[in-house]
Amino acid sequence: MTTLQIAESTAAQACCTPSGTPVLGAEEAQGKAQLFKALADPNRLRLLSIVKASDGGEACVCDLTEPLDLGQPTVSHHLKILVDAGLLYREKRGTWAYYSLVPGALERIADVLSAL
Amino acid sequence: MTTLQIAESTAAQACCTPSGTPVLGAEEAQGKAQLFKALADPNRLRLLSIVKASDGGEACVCDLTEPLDLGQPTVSHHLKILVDAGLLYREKRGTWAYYSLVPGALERIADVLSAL
DNA sequence: CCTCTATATCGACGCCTGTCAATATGAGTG
DNA sequence: CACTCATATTGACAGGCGTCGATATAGAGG
Repeated sequence: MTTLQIAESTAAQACCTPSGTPVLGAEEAQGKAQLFKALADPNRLRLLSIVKASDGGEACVCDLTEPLDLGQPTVSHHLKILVDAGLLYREKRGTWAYYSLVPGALERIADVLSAL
Repeated sequence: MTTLQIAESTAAQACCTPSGTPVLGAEEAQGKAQLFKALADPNRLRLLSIVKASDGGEACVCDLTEPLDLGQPTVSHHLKILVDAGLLYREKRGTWAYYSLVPGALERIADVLSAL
């Protein structure tokens, strides 16, 4: 389960629980914070931007290493974080791994923001 | 200048510079990442939520220490980060410091997201 | 099977950050 | 001025995170 899904499910749960305070609970805050943590790195933001602007909406690791001026293991590490957060989709075709934006993921994070 | 203002001004600058890649530049990414860093902590998200839900849209530090179960210096530290990011407004009246949401700040961050 | 290439994982290192205790600042009050 | 209370700042510590080099995995082609 991705972080984005967790953030949304805990929010839904909170809206139906009669519990204490009407403000953001500790567990929901934890999940949503992890979502923003995925965005809280300049290189990850650039990765999202490049993938979004790429032809066909997808890019492989080899296309991403050079513009960021980072080592390949580091790029793979950032991509994994974005995939785990539910922002990127990973599809392996042959030797290459293609990453694409999960449709609507960014918009859903924007919704999380306004629902604070 | 707040981080939010920096993030927006660098974005505006980027839209008019004829420079290289059409994707997110390094400095813009840096500024926007710092904005998300301010949101990438569960206690800061809860602070925003409590302030937003507070009566009159403002709360003082003494109201925020208990629900978060954190020490007063820690809460002040988080509040400072949110103020520096341009998300909270600080007004000192007498001995108390009242914090309120900067109008439209969250929405503008949502815009930053969709403009990635 | 062997090699080559693309990607992922591991281990280590340094930096950043969240937290607290202690202290400083500063406004109100007697 | 002395005292108190609310808040901010400082210094220190532990844990998390970004980065890299080295290594593992896995698919393609001879």
